[in-house]
Amino acid sequence: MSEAITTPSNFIRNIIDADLADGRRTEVVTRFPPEPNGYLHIGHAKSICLNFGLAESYGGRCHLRFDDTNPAKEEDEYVEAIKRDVAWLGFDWGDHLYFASDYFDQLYAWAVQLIKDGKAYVDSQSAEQMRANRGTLTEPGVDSPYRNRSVEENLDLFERMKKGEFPDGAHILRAKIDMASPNLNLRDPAMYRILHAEHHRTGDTWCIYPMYDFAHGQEDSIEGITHSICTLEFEAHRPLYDWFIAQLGIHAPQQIEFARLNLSYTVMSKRKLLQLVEEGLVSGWDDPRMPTISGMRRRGYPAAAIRNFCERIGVGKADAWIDLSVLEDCVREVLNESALRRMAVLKPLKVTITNLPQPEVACRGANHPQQPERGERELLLTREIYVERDDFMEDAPRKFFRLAPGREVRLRNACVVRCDEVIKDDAGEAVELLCSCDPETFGANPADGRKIKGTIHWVSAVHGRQLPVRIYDRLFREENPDKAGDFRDCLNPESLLETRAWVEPALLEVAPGETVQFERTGYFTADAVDSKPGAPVFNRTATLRDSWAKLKK
RNA sequence: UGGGGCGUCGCCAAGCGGUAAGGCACCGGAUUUUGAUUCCGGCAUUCCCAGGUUCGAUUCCUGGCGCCCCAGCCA
Repeated sequence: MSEAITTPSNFIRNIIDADLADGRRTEVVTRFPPEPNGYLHIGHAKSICLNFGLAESYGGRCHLRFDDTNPAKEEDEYVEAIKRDVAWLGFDWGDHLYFASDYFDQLYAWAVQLIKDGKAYVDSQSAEQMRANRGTLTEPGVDSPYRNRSVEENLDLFERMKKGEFPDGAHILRAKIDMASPNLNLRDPAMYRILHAEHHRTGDTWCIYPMYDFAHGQEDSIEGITHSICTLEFEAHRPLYDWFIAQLGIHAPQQIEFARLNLSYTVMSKRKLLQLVEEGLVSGWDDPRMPTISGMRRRGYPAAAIRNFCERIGVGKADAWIDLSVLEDCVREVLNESALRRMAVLKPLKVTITNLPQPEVACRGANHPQQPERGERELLLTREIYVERDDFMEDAPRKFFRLAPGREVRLRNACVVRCDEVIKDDAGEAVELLCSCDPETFGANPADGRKIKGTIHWVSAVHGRQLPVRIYDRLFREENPDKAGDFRDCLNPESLLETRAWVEPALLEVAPGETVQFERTGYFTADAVDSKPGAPVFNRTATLRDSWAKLKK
């Protein structure tokens, strides 16, 4: 029997199943509606996977729509970056690429319609007055003195707002609902504001722009969205969206809210990410430490890992804090299957094999031990090699299965060596190890049956090369950087360590964007920006699990 | 002291009146020329609390408690 691939159940699927079952809906049309004011992050990935995933599994479609109603913050660079990221994640919006700005004429016509119906009016209070008259959480608001302007006057004023006769802030179009509503969003919310700003798509053809609240629901309606999925903070806005849709008498999408993703040891607000970029605290939106899609891509996280992650964490309405280890596990799961195995030494310690029978001994190393069909490459063992400093200890505990005076260890893909002598510098620091090898152990276990517990990696000092490597760690040292006052205070000073590693020759040919496993160390990806042909620069994507590190504690 | 949500293992999460899935983390143990991978095994008599309905409640009702969101001419 074949194993059924089951998509985890969640409350949104339950709602859709019910809608489909009772005929309330006959198809599923969703959308991912980013504002092009920044780069996408892992939280957006959750929404993208949800929306596109739902459309896919119900045989519907998912639109990519840019919510570009605020020209002051939006740019084409972001539009392009967002498209790139969604496509890279593996989703296809087909012909369904839309912009809120495509609907500006329609939105304007609807605003005029509401004015004519006596459902909207032009207010001329200042922003401060409006705020003062809005009331508080416990007290009702006060009607604006302009609330009962005639339809004619409202129409005239709104048209002149559009024509550019007034400066920013002079007037504003408001919905006439209820200044005493316990839901503040219903206290005559703003619909259109005057903004003499250049829009990234419509240029200067408009100087009034719809508010998100007056645009979003109608955009969904125009596109025939059936299930409008958004995050929890819009729950209290739903009655307003429903009100506009009802007044206008147009198709009503169903809004469903879910809890946004929170990841430990990172921040997720676009404002804070922008700040990190603008203040130069990271190298850019695609800095490999950023929780952005582009940062993770550059770091080497496979798209499949991010998709798995989004599936694994589920969808609910309870505030969720996901542990970073869940993401890392998803990354390792994919990379363990796909990455070729190579050897590289991060912190070198010289070893001389005093009795190597020939100047160089040809060895073979599997490209992937669990996938023999991927072949093997040749490795030349020479008299002088480098091993990892951490693989040697002067006074080693019993359980240390590596090099120590008098102890034996296996050189990965080669032979068994014993540490005979430690050469130290003036400071007493080991600078070189003199070892003797057992020539009978190339591709074989010791003939006398003695067990060699440890295997360490190495790089030939004559055939190896040095390459730049960037060791990345979590960007913040607090689980929740938002809770600690200024989030910048808990940046991890060791989130990036630039170093050089000794690598085996095959590593010179790793293509930009390709990920390999440095055996016993971690997964490393050739940086897509800084690598040159034949000279990759490696980013550490993820470490391997390390039960020895745990044991040490 | 307004309104809207949420509360199942350390972190997520299924469950929809019939006697607590799964993942991550964690702890054992096996295999291993990566202390990796893989593989076995352990990990909530209990579902925020207190009452109630019921033969039976995490699921229904009532009342508490706790947490989150809303007073932008941001989205």
